[in-house]
Amino acid sequence: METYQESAKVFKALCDPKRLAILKQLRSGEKCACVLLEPMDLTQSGLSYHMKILCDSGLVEGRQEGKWIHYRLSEAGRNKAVKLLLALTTPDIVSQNNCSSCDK
Amino acid sequence: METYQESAKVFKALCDPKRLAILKQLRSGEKCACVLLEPMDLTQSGLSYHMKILCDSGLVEGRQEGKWIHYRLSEAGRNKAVKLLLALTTPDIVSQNNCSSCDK
DNA sequence: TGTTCATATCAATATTTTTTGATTTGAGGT
DNA sequence: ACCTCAAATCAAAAAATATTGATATGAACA
Repeated sequence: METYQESAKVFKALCDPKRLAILKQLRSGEKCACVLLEPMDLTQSGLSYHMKILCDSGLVEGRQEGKWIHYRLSEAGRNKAVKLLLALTTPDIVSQNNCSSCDK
Repeated sequence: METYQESAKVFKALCDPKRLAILKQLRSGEKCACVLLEPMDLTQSGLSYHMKILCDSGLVEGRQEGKWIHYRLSEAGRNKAVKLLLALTTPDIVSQNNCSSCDK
């Protein structure tokens, strides 16, 4: 099983407003970094910082073509994230064990 | 539509290792705060801080009974989080618009 | 009312994350 | 080899988040 630090990585990607704005741009199709940068209130190095976090999370994939890098949403990353979210937040029916004060 | 700050709230709850450890405890059933505290490397006020974040995210619900508060996973919160995750990371087929340099 | 116990809140500090500007790397083109 | 441009990396500063200890709140009960 992955460590909590490892699990947290995917969700960390999703808890910054600027990264959510980047994801929104990618929902409409593949975009290269310079295009993603335009509408954002970010410097080039700031965008690079956020793209690294998004790619490390698996939610976004980058594809190099010459000097440009094209980013797009990853279906595999999305599916993995949903599975992880469910794994972390769904009761485990085989290990039910309310604390004594919770059993009225 | 919710703001990015609002959306980020759910995922912020999931990107701290201590909060993931708390969720793990809740997967096995309802627990009161003092029981949740025991195995954690946290002070009472630290636990209270994290429980507030988890409850505000909607993933956890608290139920007061006398002086105790019993916490449990929220099915509604989980469903909402999954929907939000999909909404943020699924391509929007009606607005496809690759950047010109992405169309080879 | 006064006491106890569980939890919340507050203010200060510590830690982590993000931003910035400068520099570096690396792919093309001349 | 040199130049240009896109992107990554680095170190320092700024901003946000987490932790701590002290104090406050609020429920139960004598």
